[in-house]
Amino acid sequence: MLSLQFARDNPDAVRKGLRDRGVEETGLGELLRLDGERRGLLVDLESLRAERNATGKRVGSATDAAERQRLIDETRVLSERIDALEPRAREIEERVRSLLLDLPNVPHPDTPVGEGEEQNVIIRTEGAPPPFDFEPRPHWEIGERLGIIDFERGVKLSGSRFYVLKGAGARLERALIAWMLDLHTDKQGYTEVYTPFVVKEECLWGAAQLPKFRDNLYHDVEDDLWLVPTAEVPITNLHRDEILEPGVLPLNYVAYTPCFRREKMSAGRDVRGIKRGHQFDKVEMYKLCPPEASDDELERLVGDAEAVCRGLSLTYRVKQLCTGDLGFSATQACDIDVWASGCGEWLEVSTCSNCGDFQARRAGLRFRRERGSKAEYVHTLNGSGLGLPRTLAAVLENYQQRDGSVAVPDVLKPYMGGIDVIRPANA
RNA sequence: GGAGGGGUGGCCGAGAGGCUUAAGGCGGCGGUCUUGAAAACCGCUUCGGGACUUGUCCCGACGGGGGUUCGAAUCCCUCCCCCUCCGCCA
Repeated sequence: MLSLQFARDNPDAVRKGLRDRGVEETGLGELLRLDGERRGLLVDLESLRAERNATGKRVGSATDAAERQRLIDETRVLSERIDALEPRAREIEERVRSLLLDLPNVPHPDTPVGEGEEQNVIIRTEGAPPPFDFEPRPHWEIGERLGIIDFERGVKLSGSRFYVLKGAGARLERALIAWMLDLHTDKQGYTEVYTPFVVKEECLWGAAQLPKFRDNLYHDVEDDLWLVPTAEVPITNLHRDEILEPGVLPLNYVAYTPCFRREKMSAGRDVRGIKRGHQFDKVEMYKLCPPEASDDELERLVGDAEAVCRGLSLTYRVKQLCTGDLGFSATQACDIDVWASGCGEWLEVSTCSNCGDFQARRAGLRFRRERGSKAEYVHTLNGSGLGLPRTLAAVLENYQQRDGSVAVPDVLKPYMGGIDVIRPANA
């Protein structure tokens, strides 16, 4: 959420940010107009309240009955005038809030201006695609031939976009998760958290999933709980409405969670394989830091995600997202794509975003620099490290061998219970 | 699931329609005293919003929301959360 104050003082900057994102800016004009009306109304309303409070106080100490009655009548009149103004004030307040919640973050000055994916800037490409002396297969073929991915039974259980991992496939998924968590906690200094996978509605507003992404969320009506679409949601809300004491920042968290997404917007896209499911695993990194540190923290976050790709010897590239492709909450972001030899595609396995104070303002995440100093909003950053299915797909495709088996990456071997090569027999 | 008890500032805790500007204490910060420290004493302690004369005034906030009333921390309704006992259960 943008600061109302900021929008009021810098309407042109906000307008430019919206335009660069390719977003309709109609709400901004209404917002600023209503804000003006709101403040005018508050002046009247608050002076009436002050008068009522003063008069009402005298009622209590009045000894003379007639005087007391006169004061009560006077207070009643003031209350009636207040009651007449309040509905409009409340209406404006709600509308202003709702308009504010609909506005995306303003892009960082370093974010390149562009309309969409095509204008993203490839910053670097690391590694080279592994050489194959045979035609590499896509992961869905590898998975089925090895008996480690069962698409049909996934559909039998839960419908399209669900699959079952089996034997060494399930084990490989678990190995990847465990290895990634160990890397982030032991080598990169993140604190692991294990959170609920269903959350209350207010958490989704705090993390800016609502109102915009309502259609993409699974919602349990009976208990009014929502399945998390990413660990970003519970972690953003860990410190909701807290003022962090001096010295606790920066906070670095990492969490494994499954992620649940309805993917209504992507109907018909990426239906082949495990690239886009309604349920997938993800290891997510998350940072809370002082405002002046977030630019540097974004670089570190990207570096920490790259370390996962390097550990697995995957070929990858880092792209800086342009304004048109930037996430709703982000002010600056980078994608990491890994090369998948079988399907011949770059697979997006991570988006690392600096959200500035956008989520912090929604979720009430503040800190104090020193004891007694004013509370300020933190900056928040999040990045996958990494999304599991696409990483798993890339591993299967890049580590496949002529005989149809798949070699286990060195870093995962300690987690595989002695399986160094996945063959049909392992399934 | 059944029965009961609760939710007040950073923390503890009083207040039970107007005399509250939320008592008192703890913790914290500043000061006096001291060679220094402790103790004692004095003062200050939250968040959001608004106004202008920019350092002062005002408004809102006692778990959230709604209501009763001239007036609500206080009474009513509702939701959330915590605790105790019982039942059931991974």
